Amino acid sequence: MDGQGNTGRKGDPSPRPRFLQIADDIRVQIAVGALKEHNILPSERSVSQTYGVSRMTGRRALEALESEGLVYSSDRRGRFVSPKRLTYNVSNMVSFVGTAQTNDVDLKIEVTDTAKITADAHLAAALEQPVGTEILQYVRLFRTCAHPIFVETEYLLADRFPDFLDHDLAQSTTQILASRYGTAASTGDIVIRMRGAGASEAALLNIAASHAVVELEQVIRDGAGVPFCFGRQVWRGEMAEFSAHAIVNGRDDRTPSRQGYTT
Amino acid sequence: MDGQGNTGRKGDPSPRPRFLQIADDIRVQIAVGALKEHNILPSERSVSQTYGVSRMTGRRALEALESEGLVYSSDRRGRFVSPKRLTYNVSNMVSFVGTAQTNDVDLKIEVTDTAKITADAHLAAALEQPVGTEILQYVRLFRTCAHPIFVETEYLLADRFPDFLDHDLAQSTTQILASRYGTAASTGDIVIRMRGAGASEAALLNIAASHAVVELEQVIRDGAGVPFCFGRQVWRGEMAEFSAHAIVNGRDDRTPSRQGYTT
DNA sequence: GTTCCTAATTGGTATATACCAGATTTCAGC
DNA sequence: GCTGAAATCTGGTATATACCAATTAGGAAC
Repeated sequence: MDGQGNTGRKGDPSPRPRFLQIADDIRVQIAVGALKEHNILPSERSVSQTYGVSRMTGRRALEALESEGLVYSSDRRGRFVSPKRLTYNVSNMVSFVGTAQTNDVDLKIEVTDTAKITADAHLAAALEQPVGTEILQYVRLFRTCAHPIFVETEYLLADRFPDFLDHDLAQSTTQILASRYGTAASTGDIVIRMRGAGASEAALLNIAASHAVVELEQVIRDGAGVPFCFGRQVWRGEMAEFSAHAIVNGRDDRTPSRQGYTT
Repeated sequence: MDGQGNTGRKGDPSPRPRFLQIADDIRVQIAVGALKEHNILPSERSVSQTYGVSRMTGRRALEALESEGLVYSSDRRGRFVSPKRLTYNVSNMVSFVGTAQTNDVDLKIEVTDTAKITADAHLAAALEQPVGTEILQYVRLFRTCAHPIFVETEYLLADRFPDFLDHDLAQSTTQILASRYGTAASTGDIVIRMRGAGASEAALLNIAASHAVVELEQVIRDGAGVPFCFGRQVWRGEMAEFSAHAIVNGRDDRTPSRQGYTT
């Protein structure tokens, strides 16, 4: 048989593509509970036989579920049902580590890199320091049950936190900052956006290059309003959920932006 | 020539896949400014000829850029460079409409649906009303320069806002609520997550089904803390950027949330 | 039991082909 | 100049094939 487009009947007006039908079918199996978290899905070749389509079509169905985040893929091992999302409370600047642990989430932290660098233009602006300021950088990968959740890169003022990198960073750094240096977060400016994963991020998070991820950047300030930390978290999109509580009370606000309100 | 994997040299250790190289190349052209916002990209067939690969490989390159959000596709017209993101200030519950207009963003609103419904379990819980409560629902599509940005669905208490749907909804609804009903937003609980687009959302936003989108849900309360509106925005991921300002005033950790706040 | 090699399985990359349907362009006819 | 039909362009869907590399499962040798 040659490429027939919509196989069979010609009169069909605009039938839902076969690969989406198959994706729907598998989606139901997950919703119903026939397939549970971390369970392996049928392979591409298996799907193609089951539904009587070519491997490429079966694959497209599985890829659709993957890009939705319902399913994750482990290179050359198979595809699996994604676990439930974790919630990050943006307003509550309390350490994510602490929150996760009180909610009995199995959280593993791996320090993948540490370095002493100097601030480039972007970093300098965020930390309100001159370009060239010495900065301590560390990169950490967070997982649950061996499943990567997000990669975090944090930048601290080297002057203010001497020997910070000598501590064990596989724990709450908020804790270290408080107990060893007497510094606590007071306010933060946060930005959240969706974008494609870079090569190194993709490798750490175990996703395909250019797969969609969620980026959260924040500048953390102390009680005096002085920024001392810039952090960037890159989340597997399907694992992220960010909550916040906003108060519109007209008054209070310094800061740059102040447009009129009203909704 | 038959499927050769990495064409040519055999000794290559683990070369970057051809389709990613091509994507990189096009990405540079966009970064450099050779291709600008809303400019059309070379077609799949054109890319395949230019780089001497099959159409499917050329397509994969373009699809990679698409899933990154750098490029958007208009069915059977071609692929185009995505415009810059818009920023939504989560803390400032100020109307997105008002903010956009003061920043001279060309914002067009289309009301795609209005209805009077009764609250299901989820909606009832969010609005703290019994199941079956009468609710006014309206769906609006937001665009800039004919380019879809997000779809918003809002649910209002019907009792409290009689005849609300009779107003012109292609404008700031906060304005209507304030001027006609004397109700203003005071606080809000917000959740942001990434997920796959549903069929109807995909159609409105002009994206492929199961493409990644960003969902923002919020419960809006009045000065007395009573919720009167539940809203859900579904953004094209590449068009969204959410900012917030958080204050950690040490103490307080009460349930419904108390921390965070604005800008 | 443990180690080690081999088989089979699985997703990843790549090509070639075919047909469809919407969108755009071209150009003849008016 | 305008209209409308035809040709062309574009992405969308679908199949078939081939080979690669990592992973895993099986079984032989120790």
